[in-house]
Amino acid sequence: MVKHPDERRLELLQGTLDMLILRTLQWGSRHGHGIGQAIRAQSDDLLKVETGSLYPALHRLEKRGWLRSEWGVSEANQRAKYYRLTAAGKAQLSRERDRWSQLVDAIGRVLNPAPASKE
Amino acid sequence: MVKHPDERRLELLQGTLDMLILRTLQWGSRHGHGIGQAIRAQSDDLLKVETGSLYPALHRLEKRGWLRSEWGVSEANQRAKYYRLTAAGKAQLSRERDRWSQLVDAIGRVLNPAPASKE
DNA sequence: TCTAAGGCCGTAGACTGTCTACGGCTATGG
DNA sequence: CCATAGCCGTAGACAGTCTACGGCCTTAGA
Repeated sequence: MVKHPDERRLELLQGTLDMLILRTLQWGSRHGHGIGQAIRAQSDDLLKVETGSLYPALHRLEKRGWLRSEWGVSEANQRAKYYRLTAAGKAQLSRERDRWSQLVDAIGRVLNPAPASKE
Repeated sequence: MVKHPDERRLELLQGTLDMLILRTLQWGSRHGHGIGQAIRAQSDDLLKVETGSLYPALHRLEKRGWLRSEWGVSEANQRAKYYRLTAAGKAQLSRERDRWSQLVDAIGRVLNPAPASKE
């Protein structure tokens, strides 16, 4: 089950993080730390990605060929690993978006079934 | 990551099944098998609940006090365990619905950020 | 010059909830 | 009598998240 450690912060649903990372990189290349912050910022602070989820996710995405990485230097003059989307990553993102909207739709039908009668 | 074993059937996202079960029981008392079928039917066959997910979920929901069960006899004249929502279960359902819509909203903001500039 | 704070990467291990793959019992229909 | 279907259940694999560490480097300030 999902817990609410903070009452305000949402835990991620298993499988959604990859999609969020991929999506974030569509804005442009970013280093890991920055990806986490971008997700948090874009979601108005609702989604918080822990480093113990983020880095393993980045590694598996790269291993699967959705991402490619490169060491560089951050704006803060720190060593940082920059990630960018590969073509396969873009395709994957679109599959995941599809699946996500189907899922939201399907669950929506159970939560709020088609009208007809007004329960 | 989430796999697509069938290309058409969606696997559940961890944590959503409990909400679906709770919601289904709002329609009225049902036995386990029937709950699975109801979810599948309500989602137009998109969501399929495996028995290895369903029964453990039912057990933990009951253990947490969201559900109460009672043995009975099904329409097919079979021994069946009927579940119904407790008051605590209703409250829990409403929390989970809340969380779900917040999550969908938060993820939506990342997927389709507020306008202003045109991407 | 040293220290504290913050930026950045990373891993280990616990945990949770899903799935696949079994097994079992009872009623009904051919 | 046997096959099928309805119904309940468990064991074990698996995947992805979390908490809780640890480490290195840079910059700012005492």
